[in-house]
Amino acid sequence: MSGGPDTGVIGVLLVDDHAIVRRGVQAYVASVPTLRVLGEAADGQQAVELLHQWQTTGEPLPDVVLMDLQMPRMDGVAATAAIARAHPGVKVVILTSFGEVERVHAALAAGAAGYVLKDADPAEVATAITAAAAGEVHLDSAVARQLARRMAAPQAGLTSLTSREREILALVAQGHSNRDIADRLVISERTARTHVSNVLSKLQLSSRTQAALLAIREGLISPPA
Amino acid sequence: MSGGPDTGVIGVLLVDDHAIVRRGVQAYVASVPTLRVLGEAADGQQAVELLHQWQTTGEPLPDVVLMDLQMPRMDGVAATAAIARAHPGVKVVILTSFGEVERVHAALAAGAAGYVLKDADPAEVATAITAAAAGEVHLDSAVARQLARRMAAPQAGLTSLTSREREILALVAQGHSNRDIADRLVISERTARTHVSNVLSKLQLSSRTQAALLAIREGLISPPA
DNA sequence: CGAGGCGTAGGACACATGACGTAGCCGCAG
DNA sequence: CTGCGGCTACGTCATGTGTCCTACGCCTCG
Repeated sequence: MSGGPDTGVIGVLLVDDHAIVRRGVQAYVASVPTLRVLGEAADGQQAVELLHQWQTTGEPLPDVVLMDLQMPRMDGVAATAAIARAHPGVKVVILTSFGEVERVHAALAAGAAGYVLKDADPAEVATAITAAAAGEVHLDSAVARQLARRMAAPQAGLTSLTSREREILALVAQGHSNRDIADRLVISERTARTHVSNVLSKLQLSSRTQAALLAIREGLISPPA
Repeated sequence: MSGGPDTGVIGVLLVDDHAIVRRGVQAYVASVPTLRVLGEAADGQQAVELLHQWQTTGEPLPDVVLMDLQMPRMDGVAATAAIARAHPGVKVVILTSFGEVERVHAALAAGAAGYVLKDADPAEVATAITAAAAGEVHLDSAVARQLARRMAAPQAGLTSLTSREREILALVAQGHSNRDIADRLVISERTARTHVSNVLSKLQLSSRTQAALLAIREGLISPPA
């Protein structure tokens, strides 16, 4: 188990690449008597190393790690997964400006015990930390709503696409029009449109340009650089 | 002139949609004796209204506005432009996580007197604010370097675009619709369409998706990876 | 002062795109 | 054999996109 719980105070490790944000959270957390900041890290890698170091030197581990998602070197999801594996007793709460379902999903799958948006009321942060320390999972209400909506339409990801759809998406991601795609694949333009429409629907996107960006991000095609 | 300078203390208005970030900056700025936070706003619109209100009630205006770029209703660039026009004595310093050249360009063109990244040392913020109040322009070193590099190696086709058009293109390349772009830049959708159309024409492209790919290829925005 | 570029905006129009429903065909698993 | 998923295709409708043209206000440059 981690070192803090028996003291009655919840130990927290802050992880964010923005010094300003760390300072803000630090200032806020310090104002909550039941919370105590044990340290800071500027990215996931550093956080993992810091925990490892604390463990070997016998220092008390934090009860909760408050983690940003977007960071250099090792991002929040990867760090969460690493921490969950190496230190099962340490809970991870995500604090980010990112409300996208994809991220939420990935973070929770990696073992996150909470998800708070930066534009939420600061008190939310304390609530989420306390809940996590108590073994509960606290989600930002806006995030939870969005997540629920997504549950209804399960499986978003390139894996949910059929091979033909991935082929279509690859062409979309190269800037081709439906007409182009149809000619290239020797199908009718209507069919090409049906495929594109299905792709957008499965990926929960609203335009082919967004689909193109996602295809690049997911490595379906190599970036145009 | 704005109200503060003769007192020897620099008055600051914080503008950021993330309560956590406001708190952090507030805490930091408060720790610097030569700075004083006069108020906060959660978006550009609110900031502009607040300044107007202060002016009419005769309250001292801030010397410097510390402004985020990405905000709902009215973004940082639009707000900077509005403030520069309505209150020439008030300097605007951009504090954002966005290091993209386009944003920097747009912000400076709108009249920003400084540009600091959130992952910089907090002391940078104080430096930039002080510099701005003194009439200087302080750029984050990383940003300045990137800006210089971009200046040296002008982008092939992109140079034929006006700054506004590059701004439009950057948004297109993030998957935004014309409606989105219009809202974000506080212009009519017709105007957004005009810009997009001009961009496509100048770049000899036939769709926004192609424009997005070119923008990524040319480094106008960072690839979605 | 006049010319021209830029940002803004609207009208009119053509075409592309996307949503939704329907349906035939084919191959494979139950 | 039957059912189901995937690929094909069409119709319709709503909306998004892109083009062409005109126009106004603001600047800057000559």
